Amino acid sequence: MDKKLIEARDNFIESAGRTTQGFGLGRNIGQLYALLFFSPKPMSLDDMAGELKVSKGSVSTNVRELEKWGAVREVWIKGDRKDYYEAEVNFLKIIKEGILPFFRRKLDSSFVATAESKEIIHNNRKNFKSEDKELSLFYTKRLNLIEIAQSRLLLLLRLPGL
Amino acid sequence: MDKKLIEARDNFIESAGRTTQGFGLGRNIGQLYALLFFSPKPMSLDDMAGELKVSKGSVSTNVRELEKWGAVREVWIKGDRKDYYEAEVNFLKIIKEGILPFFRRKLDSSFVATAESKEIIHNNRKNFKSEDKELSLFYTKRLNLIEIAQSRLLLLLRLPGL
DNA sequence: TGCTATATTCAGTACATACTGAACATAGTG
DNA sequence: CACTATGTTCAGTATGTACTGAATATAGCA
Repeated sequence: MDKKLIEARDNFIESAGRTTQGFGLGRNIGQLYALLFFSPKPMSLDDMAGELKVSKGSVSTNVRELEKWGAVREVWIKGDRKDYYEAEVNFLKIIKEGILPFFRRKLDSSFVATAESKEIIHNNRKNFKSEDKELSLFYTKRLNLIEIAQSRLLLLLRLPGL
Repeated sequence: MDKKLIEARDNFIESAGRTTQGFGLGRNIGQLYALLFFSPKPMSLDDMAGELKVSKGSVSTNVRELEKWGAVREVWIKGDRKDYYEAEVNFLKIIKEGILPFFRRKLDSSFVATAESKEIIHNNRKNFKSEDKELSLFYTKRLNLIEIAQSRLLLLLRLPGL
Protein backbone atom coordinates (compact mmCIF):
# COMPACT_ATOMS: atom_id res chain seq x y z
CA MET A 1 0.00 0.00 0.00
CA ASP A 2 1.26 3.43 -0.99
CA LYS A 3 3.02 5.42 1.72
CA LYS A 4 1.01 8.53 1.04
CA LEU A 5 -2.27 6.66 1.29
CA ILE A 6 -1.20 5.27 4.62
CA GLU A 7 -0.26 8.77 5.73
CA ALA A 8 -3.66 10.13 4.69
CA ARG A 9 -5.45 7.34 6.50
CA ASP A 10 -3.36 7.49 9.66
CA ASN A 11 -3.74 11.23 9.86
CA PHE A 12 -7.48 10.73 9.91
CA ILE A 13 -7.29 7.88 12.42
CA GLU A 14 -5.19 9.92 14.77
CA SER A 15 -7.58 12.84 14.58
CA ALA A 16 -10.58 10.60 15.21
CA GLY A 17 -8.86 9.25 18.31
CA ARG A 18 -8.19 12.73 19.60
CA THR A 19 -11.76 13.75 18.97
CA THR A 20 -13.37 10.85 20.82
CA GLN A 21 -10.87 11.34 23.62
CA GLY A 22 -11.88 14.98 23.86
CA PHE A 23 -15.48 13.96 24.38
CA GLY A 24 -14.62 11.53 27.14
CA LEU A 25 -15.04 8.44 24.97
CA GLY A 26 -11.47 7.17 24.93
CA ARG A 27 -8.95 7.28 22.12
CA ASN A 28 -9.00 3.70 20.95
CA ILE A 29 -12.66 3.69 20.09
CA GLY A 30 -12.36 6.60 17.70
CA GLN A 31 -9.28 5.14 16.06
CA LEU A 32 -11.00 1.83 15.67
CA TYR A 33 -14.01 3.32 13.95
CA ALA A 34 -11.79 5.39 11.66
CA LEU A 35 -9.76 2.32 10.73
CA LEU A 36 -12.87 0.40 9.71
CA PHE A 37 -14.31 3.44 7.99
CA PHE A 38 -11.23 3.47 5.78
CA SER A 39 -11.09 -0.22 5.13
CA PRO A 40 -12.53 -1.47 1.84
CA LYS A 41 -12.87 -4.91 3.42
CA PRO A 42 -14.23 -6.05 6.77
CA MET A 43 -11.52 -6.61 9.36
CA SER A 44 -10.96 -9.17 12.10
CA LEU A 45 -9.96 -8.36 15.67
CA ASP A 46 -6.42 -9.42 14.91
CA ASP A 47 -6.31 -7.24 11.81
CA MET A 48 -7.39 -4.23 13.82
CA ALA A 49 -5.11 -4.92 16.76
CA GLY A 50 -2.24 -5.33 14.33
CA GLU A 51 -2.91 -2.11 12.42
CA LEU A 52 -3.42 0.07 15.47
CA LYS A 53 -0.74 -1.67 17.53
CA VAL A 54 -3.03 -2.18 20.48
CA SER A 55 -4.04 -5.27 22.38
CA LYS A 56 -6.72 -7.61 21.17
CA GLY A 57 -8.47 -7.21 24.49
CA SER A 58 -8.91 -3.52 23.95
CA VAL A 59 -10.14 -4.05 20.40
CA SER A 60 -12.65 -6.63 21.59
CA THR A 61 -14.07 -4.29 24.22
CA ASN A 62 -14.19 -1.22 22.03
CA VAL A 63 -15.57 -2.88 18.96
CA ARG A 64 -18.51 -4.14 21.00
CA GLU A 65 -19.09 -0.65 22.32
CA LEU A 66 -19.11 0.59 18.73
CA GLU A 67 -21.55 -2.17 17.88
CA LYS A 68 -23.91 -0.99 20.63
CA TRP A 69 -23.88 2.44 19.03
CA GLY A 70 -24.60 0.98 15.62
CA ALA A 71 -21.26 2.32 14.42
CA VAL A 72 -19.93 -1.02 13.25
CA ARG A 73 -21.55 -4.31 12.37
CA GLU A 74 -20.38 -7.87 12.24
CA VAL A 75 -20.24 -9.48 8.81
CA TRP A 76 -19.97 -13.11 7.88
CA ILE A 77 -17.14 -14.31 5.73
CA LYS A 78 -17.82 -17.89 4.84
CA GLY A 79 -15.10 -20.41 5.36
CA ASP A 80 -13.55 -18.24 8.04
CA ARG A 81 -14.32 -18.60 11.68
CA LYS A 82 -13.07 -15.18 12.71
CA ASP A 83 -15.51 -12.37 13.40
CA TYR A 84 -15.26 -9.61 10.83
CA TYR A 85 -16.47 -6.06 11.25
CA GLU A 86 -17.27 -3.21 8.93
CA ALA A 87 -18.12 0.42 9.62
CA GLU A 88 -21.55 1.96 9.30
CA VAL A 89 -20.74 4.85 6.98
CA ASN A 90 -23.82 6.92 7.74
CA PHE A 91 -22.09 9.01 10.30
CA LEU A 92 -25.02 11.22 11.27
CA LYS A 93 -27.08 8.12 11.95
CA ILE A 94 -24.43 6.97 14.41
CA ILE A 95 -24.47 10.33 16.14
CA LYS A 96 -28.22 10.39 16.34
CA GLU A 97 -28.94 6.78 17.22
CA GLY A 98 -25.80 5.77 19.03
CA ILE A 99 -23.83 8.56 20.60
CA LEU A 100 -26.54 11.02 21.57
CA PRO A 101 -28.62 8.39 23.37
CA PHE A 102 -25.42 7.44 25.16
CA PHE A 103 -24.94 11.03 26.28
CA ARG A 104 -28.62 11.30 27.09
CA ARG A 105 -28.27 8.48 29.57
CA LYS A 106 -25.53 10.40 31.33
CA LEU A 107 -27.82 13.39 31.59
CA ASP A 108 -30.64 11.23 32.90
CA SER A 109 -28.67 10.52 36.03
CA SER A 110 -28.37 14.24 36.70
CA PHE A 111 -32.09 14.49 36.17
CA VAL A 112 -32.53 11.92 38.91
CA ALA A 113 -30.29 13.91 41.24
CA THR A 114 -32.38 17.03 40.71
CA ALA A 115 -35.53 15.13 41.59
CA GLU A 116 -33.83 13.67 44.66
CA SER A 117 -32.82 17.10 45.89
CA LYS A 118 -36.34 18.42 45.42
CA GLU A 119 -37.65 15.41 47.28
CA ILE A 120 -35.34 16.00 50.23
CA ILE A 121 -36.46 19.58 50.54
CA HIS A 122 -40.12 18.71 50.12
CA ASN A 123 -39.98 15.99 52.78
CA ASN A 124 -38.51 18.38 55.28
CA ARG A 125 -40.34 21.58 54.49
CA LYS A 126 -42.14 21.53 57.88
CA ASN A 127 -38.94 21.49 59.87
CA PHE A 128 -37.08 24.47 58.46
CA LYS A 129 -37.05 27.59 60.59
CA SER A 130 -36.72 31.28 59.74
CA GLU A 131 -33.73 31.89 57.45
CA ASP A 132 -33.67 28.23 56.38
CA LYS A 133 -37.27 28.50 55.23
CA GLU A 134 -36.27 31.31 52.95
CA LEU A 135 -33.26 29.41 51.69
CA SER A 136 -35.33 26.30 50.99
CA LEU A 137 -37.64 28.43 48.87
CA PHE A 138 -34.63 29.71 46.97
CA TYR A 139 -33.38 26.18 46.42
CA THR A 140 -36.75 25.04 45.18
CA LYS A 141 -36.82 27.88 42.67
CA ARG A 142 -33.39 27.01 41.39
CA LEU A 143 -34.21 23.33 41.15
CA ASN A 144 -37.28 24.20 39.13
CA LEU A 145 -35.17 26.29 36.79
CA ILE A 146 -32.83 23.38 36.28
CA GLU A 147 -35.61 20.93 35.69
CA ILE A 148 -37.06 23.08 32.94
CA ALA A 149 -33.65 23.44 31.32
CA GLN A 150 -32.97 19.74 31.59
CA SER A 151 -36.17 18.71 29.89
CA ARG A 152 -35.64 21.20 27.08
CA LEU A 153 -32.14 19.85 26.69
CA LEU A 154 -33.42 16.30 26.39
CA LEU A 155 -35.81 17.39 23.65
CA LEU A 156 -32.97 19.09 21.80
CA LEU A 157 -30.85 15.97 22.00
CA ARG A 158 -33.46 14.23 19.93
CA LEU A 159 -32.12 16.49 17.17
CA PRO A 160 -35.40 17.58 15.65
CA GLY A 161 -33.44 19.12 12.77
CA LEU A 162 -31.96 15.83 11.69
CA MET B 1 -27.74 25.94 57.76
CA ASP B 2 -30.16 23.05 57.98
CA LYS B 3 -28.65 19.60 57.51
CA LYS B 4 -31.26 18.54 55.01
CA LEU B 5 -30.73 21.64 52.91
CA ILE B 6 -27.04 20.91 52.82
CA GLU B 7 -27.81 17.36 51.82
CA ALA B 8 -30.08 18.51 49.00
CA ARG B 9 -27.47 20.93 47.74
CA ASP B 10 -24.53 18.57 48.02
CA ASN B 11 -26.44 15.84 46.25
CA PHE B 12 -26.90 18.21 43.35
CA ILE B 13 -23.28 19.38 43.43
CA GLU B 14 -22.01 15.84 43.37
CA SER B 15 -24.20 14.97 40.43
CA ALA B 16 -23.12 18.05 38.52
CA GLY B 17 -19.51 17.03 39.04
CA ARG B 18 -20.18 13.55 37.76
CA THR B 19 -21.97 14.92 34.73
CA THR B 20 -19.22 17.33 33.66
CA GLN B 21 -16.67 14.60 34.29
CA GLY B 22 -18.66 12.27 32.03
CA PHE B 23 -18.40 14.79 29.22
CA GLY B 24 -14.67 15.17 29.60
CA LEU B 25 -14.85 18.54 31.32
CA GLY B 26 -13.48 17.62 34.74
CA ARG B 27 -15.33 17.19 38.01
CA ASN B 28 -14.39 20.39 39.77
CA ILE B 29 -15.83 22.67 37.16
CA GLY B 30 -19.30 21.15 37.42
CA GLN B 31 -19.23 21.22 41.19
CA LEU B 32 -18.12 24.81 41.16
CA TYR B 33 -20.94 25.88 38.91
CA ALA B 34 -23.48 23.96 40.98
CA LEU B 35 -22.19 25.54 44.16
CA LEU B 36 -22.63 29.04 42.79
CA PHE B 37 -25.94 28.11 41.25
CA PHE B 38 -27.17 27.24 44.75
CA SER B 39 -25.70 30.21 46.49
CA PRO B 40 -28.04 33.13 47.21
CA LYS B 41 -24.97 35.34 47.50
CA PRO B 42 -21.88 35.74 45.33
CA MET B 43 -18.91 33.76 46.61
CA SER B 44 -15.18 34.43 46.80
CA LEU B 45 -12.47 31.99 45.73
CA ASP B 46 -11.82 31.16 49.36
CA ASP B 47 -15.50 30.56 50.02
CA MET B 48 -15.68 28.12 47.13
CA ALA B 49 -12.44 26.34 47.96
CA GLY B 50 -13.64 26.00 51.54
CA GLU B 51 -17.05 24.63 50.65
CA LEU B 52 -15.80 22.13 48.09
CA LYS B 53 -12.65 21.27 50.01
CA VAL B 54 -10.43 21.81 47.01
CA SER B 55 -7.41 24.01 46.48
CA LYS B 56 -7.69 27.67 45.70
CA GLY B 57 -5.51 27.11 42.64
CA SER B 58 -8.03 24.76 41.17
CA VAL B 59 -10.91 27.10 41.92
CA SER B 60 -9.04 29.97 40.30
CA THR B 61 -8.43 28.00 37.11
CA ASN B 62 -11.89 26.52 36.85
CA VAL B 63 -13.80 29.65 37.68
CA ARG B 64 -12.05 31.42 34.84
CA GLU B 65 -12.97 28.61 32.50
CA LEU B 66 -16.59 28.98 33.62
CA GLU B 67 -16.31 32.69 33.02
CA LYS B 68 -15.17 32.05 29.45
CA TRP B 69 -18.32 30.01 28.91
CA GLY B 70 -20.49 32.75 30.37
CA ALA B 71 -21.50 30.36 33.15
CA VAL B 72 -20.41 32.63 35.97
CA ARG B 73 -19.71 36.33 36.23
CA GLU B 74 -17.67 38.46 38.55
CA VAL B 75 -19.60 40.85 40.77
CA TRP B 76 -18.38 43.82 42.73
CA ILE B 77 -18.92 43.99 46.44
CA LYS B 78 -17.87 47.40 47.60
CA GLY B 79 -15.56 47.66 50.52
CA ASP B 80 -14.19 44.20 49.81
CA ARG B 81 -11.13 43.57 47.72
CA LYS B 82 -11.90 39.95 47.02
CA ASP B 83 -13.33 38.86 43.69
CA TYR B 84 -16.85 37.54 44.01
CA TYR B 85 -18.66 35.33 41.52
CA GLU B 86 -22.25 34.42 40.86
CA ALA B 87 -23.79 31.87 38.52
CA GLU B 88 -25.55 32.66 35.28
CA VAL B 89 -28.85 30.87 35.93
CA ASN B 90 -29.97 30.66 32.32
CA PHE B 91 -28.63 27.21 31.83
CA LEU B 92 -29.62 26.75 28.22
CA LYS B 93 -27.83 29.95 27.36
CA ILE B 94 -24.65 28.53 28.86
CA ILE B 95 -25.04 25.36 26.82
CA LYS B 96 -25.67 27.26 23.64
CA GLU B 97 -23.16 30.07 23.98
CA GLY B 98 -20.51 28.49 26.14
CA ILE B 99 -20.30 24.74 26.02
CA LEU B 100 -21.37 23.97 22.47
CA PRO B 101 -18.92 26.43 20.93
CA PHE B 102 -16.28 24.79 23.10
CA PHE B 103 -17.20 21.39 21.70
CA ARG B 104 -17.44 22.86 18.23
CA ARG B 105 -13.82 23.91 18.45
CA LYS B 106 -12.86 20.33 19.20
CA LEU B 107 -14.73 19.19 16.12
CA ASP B 108 -13.06 21.86 14.01
CA SER B 109 -9.72 20.21 14.49
CA SER B 110 -11.10 16.97 13.09
CA PHE B 111 -12.43 18.96 10.18
CA VAL B 112 -8.91 20.15 9.54
CA ALA B 113 -7.60 16.59 9.62
CA THR B 114 -10.14 15.52 7.01
CA ALA B 115 -9.04 18.32 4.73
CA GLU B 116 -5.40 17.41 5.29
CA SER B 117 -6.01 13.81 4.33
CA LYS B 118 -7.83 14.86 1.17
CA GLU B 119 -4.95 17.16 0.38
CA ILE B 120 -2.38 14.41 0.76
CA ILE B 121 -4.28 12.16 -1.62
CA HIS B 122 -4.89 14.94 -4.10
CA ASN B 123 -1.24 15.97 -4.17
CA ASN B 124 -0.16 12.44 -4.93
CA ARG B 125 -2.90 11.27 -7.26
CA LYS B 126 -0.47 11.03 -10.20
CA ASN B 127 1.85 8.64 -8.45
CA PHE B 128 -0.52 5.87 -7.41
CA LYS B 129 -0.44 2.71 -9.44
CA SER B 130 -3.04 0.01 -10.14
CA GLU B 131 -4.65 -1.19 -6.92
CA ASP B 132 -3.55 1.93 -5.06
CA LYS B 133 -5.35 4.06 -7.60
CA GLU B 134 -8.53 2.22 -6.79
CA LEU B 135 -7.94 2.55 -3.08
CA SER B 136 -7.26 6.27 -3.33
CA LEU B 137 -10.61 6.65 -5.06
CA PHE B 138 -12.25 4.76 -2.23
CA TYR B 139 -10.54 7.00 0.34
CA THR B 140 -11.66 10.11 -1.47
CA LYS B 141 -15.23 8.91 -1.45
CA ARG B 142 -15.12 8.20 2.25
CA LEU B 143 -13.52 11.54 3.02
CA ASN B 144 -16.27 13.25 1.08
CA LEU B 145 -18.88 11.40 3.09
CA ILE B 146 -17.25 12.54 6.31
CA GLU B 147 -16.98 16.12 5.16
CA ILE B 148 -20.67 16.25 4.42
CA ALA B 149 -21.53 14.75 7.79
CA GLN B 150 -19.17 17.10 9.57
CA SER B 151 -20.65 20.22 8.07
CA ARG B 152 -24.19 19.08 8.85
CA LEU B 153 -23.07 18.38 12.40
CA LEU B 154 -21.67 21.87 12.78
CA LEU B 155 -24.98 23.31 11.64
CA LEU B 156 -26.82 21.19 14.17
CA LEU B 157 -24.56 22.35 16.96
CA ARG B 158 -25.87 25.83 16.39
CA LEU B 159 -29.06 24.39 17.88
CA PRO B 160 -31.57 25.88 15.48
CA GLY B 161 -34.33 24.67 17.79
CA LEU B 162 -33.17 26.80 20.67
C1' DT C 1 -16.03 -35.40 22.04
C1' DG C 2 -11.65 -33.64 22.26
C1' DC C 3 -8.82 -30.22 19.80
C1' DT C 4 -7.77 -25.83 18.03
C1' DA C 5 -8.72 -21.20 16.72
C1' DT C 6 -10.77 -17.27 18.23
C1' DA C 7 -13.09 -14.06 21.50
C1' DT C 8 -13.86 -12.29 26.14
C1' DT C 9 -12.77 -11.01 30.67
C1' DC C 10 -10.45 -8.83 34.26
C1' DA C 11 -6.69 -8.00 37.55
C1' DG C 12 -2.71 -5.31 37.18
C1' DT C 13 -0.46 -1.42 35.10
C1' DA C 14 0.67 2.56 32.44
C1' DC C 15 -0.79 6.79 31.23
C1' DA C 16 -3.07 11.04 30.84
C1' DT C 17 -5.00 14.59 33.29
C1' DA C 18 -6.96 17.31 36.94
C1' DC C 19 -5.63 18.90 41.39
C1' DT C 20 -2.42 20.56 45.01
C1' DG C 21 0.22 23.86 47.19
C1' DA C 22 3.85 26.86 47.42
C1' DA C 23 6.17 30.50 45.00
C1' DC C 24 5.18 34.45 42.57
C1' DA C 25 2.51 38.40 40.83
C1' DT C 26 -0.69 41.92 41.55
C1' DA C 27 -3.55 45.28 43.40
C1' DG C 28 -5.52 47.62 46.95
C1' DT C 29 -4.69 50.22 51.55
C1' DG C 30 -2.80 53.16 55.23
C1' DC D 1 5.77 53.40 49.14
C1' DA D 2 5.95 49.47 51.90
C1' DC D 3 2.71 46.15 53.54
C1' DT D 4 -0.84 42.94 53.24
C1' DA D 5 -4.58 40.56 51.18
C1' DT D 6 -5.77 38.23 47.29
C1' DG D 7 -5.18 35.98 42.71
C1' DT D 8 -2.47 33.24 39.41
C1' DT D 9 0.77 30.02 37.81
C1' DC D 10 2.98 25.81 37.34
C1' DA D 11 5.99 21.90 38.68
C1' DG D 12 5.01 17.88 41.08
C1' DT D 13 1.68 14.50 42.44
C1' DA D 14 -2.50 11.93 43.11
C1' DT D 15 -6.22 9.97 40.85
C1' DG D 16 -9.07 7.90 37.65
C1' DT D 17 -9.37 5.42 33.56
C1' DA D 18 -8.21 3.00 29.40
C1' DC D 19 -5.12 -0.49 27.95
C1' DT D 20 -2.42 -4.80 28.37
C1' DG D 21 -1.89 -9.52 28.34
C1' DA D 22 -2.58 -13.82 30.26
C1' DA D 23 -6.17 -16.84 31.93
C1' DT D 24 -10.57 -18.32 30.71
C1' DA D 25 -14.55 -19.17 27.90
C1' DT D 26 -16.57 -20.31 23.62
C1' DA D 27 -17.45 -22.05 19.23
C1' DG D 28 -16.41 -24.45 15.14
C1' DC D 29 -14.23 -28.59 13.22
C1' DA D 30 -12.48 -33.39 12.53
